[in-house]
Amino acid sequence: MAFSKKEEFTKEDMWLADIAKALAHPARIRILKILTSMNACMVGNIVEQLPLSQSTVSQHLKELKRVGLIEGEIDGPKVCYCINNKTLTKAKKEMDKLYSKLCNC
Amino acid sequence: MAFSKKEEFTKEDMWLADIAKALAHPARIRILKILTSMNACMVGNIVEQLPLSQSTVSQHLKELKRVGLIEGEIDGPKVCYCINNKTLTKAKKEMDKLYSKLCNC
DNA sequence: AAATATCATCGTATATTTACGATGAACGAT
DNA sequence: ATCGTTCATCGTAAATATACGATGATATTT
Repeated sequence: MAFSKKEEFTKEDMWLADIAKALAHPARIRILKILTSMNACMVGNIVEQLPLSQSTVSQHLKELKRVGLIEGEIDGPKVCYCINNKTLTKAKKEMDKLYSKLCNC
Repeated sequence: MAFSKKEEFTKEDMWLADIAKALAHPARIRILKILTSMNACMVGNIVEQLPLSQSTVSQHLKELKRVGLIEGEIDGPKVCYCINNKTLTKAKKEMDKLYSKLCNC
């Protein structure tokens, strides 16, 4: 039943909530930072830097990919992930818009 | 078992993830917007504007209060909620910092 | 072709989230 | 004191999220 009423909100609010959901785990924030600092990164490289198993990291990558914050490119047997700047820029813009709406500062 | 590895991340990442979690539902984004537009608001007033039951809205308010994004003040039998600008400002600042770290723009 | 390396997906267990109706607590009004 | 109003909390059900090991798929290497 969870989230069954989602359709009754605006697309804008749902999109923002969805981006927020993707950011709602420290591992995923960490992954984004890692991808930025390394520019692009193999999965194994990311796994090394997190206290999580390979399969769990893979799930987190999937969630980030779902909302378009990252992209994966197959490179032989490896997969190279990188930040999707287009989505990230949009997220930044929409979050800014939200905060400027909410904030008296 | 969910989230059991959380301690192994930085406080900064955990705080950001927690704020993101509070924003990870369209109803809660809507609530923040309502509270801003009305400056402050009784619960019943918020419930009227959402396609959710009173008890569900109460839970969403609780989640927003948990991370300090809103505050409730008892006013007779009613409760008056308002935005906590201090937390909101901090959230905006930290989110900005994150995005400027991540974004090539 | 067989073995290895890399990563996604499956299966599973547990915790959390979302939602609602029902109940309870606190207050004001009668 | 009793009643209605307001809101939080409890109990419950279903969906999602988190985590892991095991397995599967794909590509490279031998």
